[in-house]
Amino acid sequence: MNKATPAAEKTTYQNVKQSVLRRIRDRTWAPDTLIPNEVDLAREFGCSRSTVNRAMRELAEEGILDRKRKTGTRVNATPVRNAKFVIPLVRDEVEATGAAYRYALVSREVLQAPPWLRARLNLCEESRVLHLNCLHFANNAPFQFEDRWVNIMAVPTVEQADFSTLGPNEWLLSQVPFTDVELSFSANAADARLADFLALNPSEPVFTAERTTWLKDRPVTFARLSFGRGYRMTTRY
Amino acid sequence: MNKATPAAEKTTYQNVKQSVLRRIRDRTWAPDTLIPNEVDLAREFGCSRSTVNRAMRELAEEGILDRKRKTGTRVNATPVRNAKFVIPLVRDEVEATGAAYRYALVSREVLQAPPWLRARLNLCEESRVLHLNCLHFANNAPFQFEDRWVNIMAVPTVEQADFSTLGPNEWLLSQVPFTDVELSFSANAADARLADFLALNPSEPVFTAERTTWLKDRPVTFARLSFGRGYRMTTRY
DNA sequence: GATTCCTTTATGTCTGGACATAATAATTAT
DNA sequence: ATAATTATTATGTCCAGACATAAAGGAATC
Repeated sequence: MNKATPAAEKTTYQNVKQSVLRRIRDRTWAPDTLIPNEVDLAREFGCSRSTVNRAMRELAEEGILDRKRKTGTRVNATPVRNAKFVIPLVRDEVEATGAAYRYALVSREVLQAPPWLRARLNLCEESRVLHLNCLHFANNAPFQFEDRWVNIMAVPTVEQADFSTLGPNEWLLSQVPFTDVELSFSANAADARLADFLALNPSEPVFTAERTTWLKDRPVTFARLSFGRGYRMTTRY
Repeated sequence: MNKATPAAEKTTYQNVKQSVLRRIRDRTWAPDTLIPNEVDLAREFGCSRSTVNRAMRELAEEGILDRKRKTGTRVNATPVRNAKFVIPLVRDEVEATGAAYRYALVSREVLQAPPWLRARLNLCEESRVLHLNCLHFANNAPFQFEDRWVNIMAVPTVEQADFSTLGPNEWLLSQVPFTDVELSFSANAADARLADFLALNPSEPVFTAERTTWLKDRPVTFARLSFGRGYRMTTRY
């Protein structure tokens, strides 16, 4: 059944967002301009203040607007657009390309935390850690080399875990809660060992991601992930 | 004046978020578990459904929860935590380290879009583009080399712009609206020219960011940003 | 057995009103 | 003049209730 009178459609917060974005784009509201307050906008758009508020709040979260109490809302001159990177599991990343995923454990050892790791994770001298080296394949070609360190004190059960078939990343994600993550990307030259594992020429550039994870001030794990040739980390927003 | 009876504090949506997170961490609600519905939670926490809704909505946005109508809300087993990268202006990035920022224009030319760019931006054959090469310094050491292409059809005023003192990034941000961005990171070997500009050894690894910008299906600009030795892109969440 | 239709349920959103809070402006006391 | 106090204002949050909507399950029909 079709509506005879389509009229009286309600204004949604998404409508408001669109309208506001349009006005910013067409410079009705230029950068650094103070825009009308929520009450006025609500009247103009024919909706409640809560609806306007949600629209504006989200635009502020996205970095488009800058809001302050009493002062009002202004168009951000330098939209420090925050790029959202979805960091998937290696398995998902590989399978998303249609390739077959395979995992292999290269080495596994329990040892005293080396000094550089102690410094990085703020561990005490006698801390014991589990050190794993793993390889992740896409269609049998090396895709990612994982150099993983787990703080045994924070995750006692890790000593009993079997990492021969399930990667440490997947195991940790399902077993260990965490509150804080530091992630950093860089470009590095492959050393001999890494070149070997990833089938690269020595000193070829490697895209590296390093991730450190805490559970409330308590370091859980550090991982250095080195990606094979031609890897790109991409996002759209 | 101090309150004699502190009692009857209201439950805020932030309180709810904290409580829910705690329960997920201590495995009261294990991964993949279905958690109570909003009405029940509102009753339990002593607040309205809207308050619970906001808390849950935000946790879902953060990738912690997975919500579906009728089905309910469940704890995400593989928290595909989305890392938010704040991509700052080069100037801000340099000045944040306490270093002095300096900008230099290396070259500027108007030309027909080369084939690789036409393919990338989906431009027609006779499209004209402005091609800029710029260098950004931190304390007089090269920090970033910018290889910038601007679609003149989308930004006619760019031909008159003077890029000798202000970088194209800052100019574009303040002058040209955009709706979509594609950003990608990779590791590459420096070619001779790039090594020259960034004071690197030939074929040394370079961290590269490529950004393409559109205004509603209309390509605006493409930039390849190459960073100097030791650059790291870091985020915490 | 398969398809269509209806019911149920949990989330998604809007309303209009209320009070809280940060930040500025105006006023008063020092 | 300067400092302390008091409005004023726009955003931030909460509430109770209402209707919309997606999705699942069951019932009636083909």
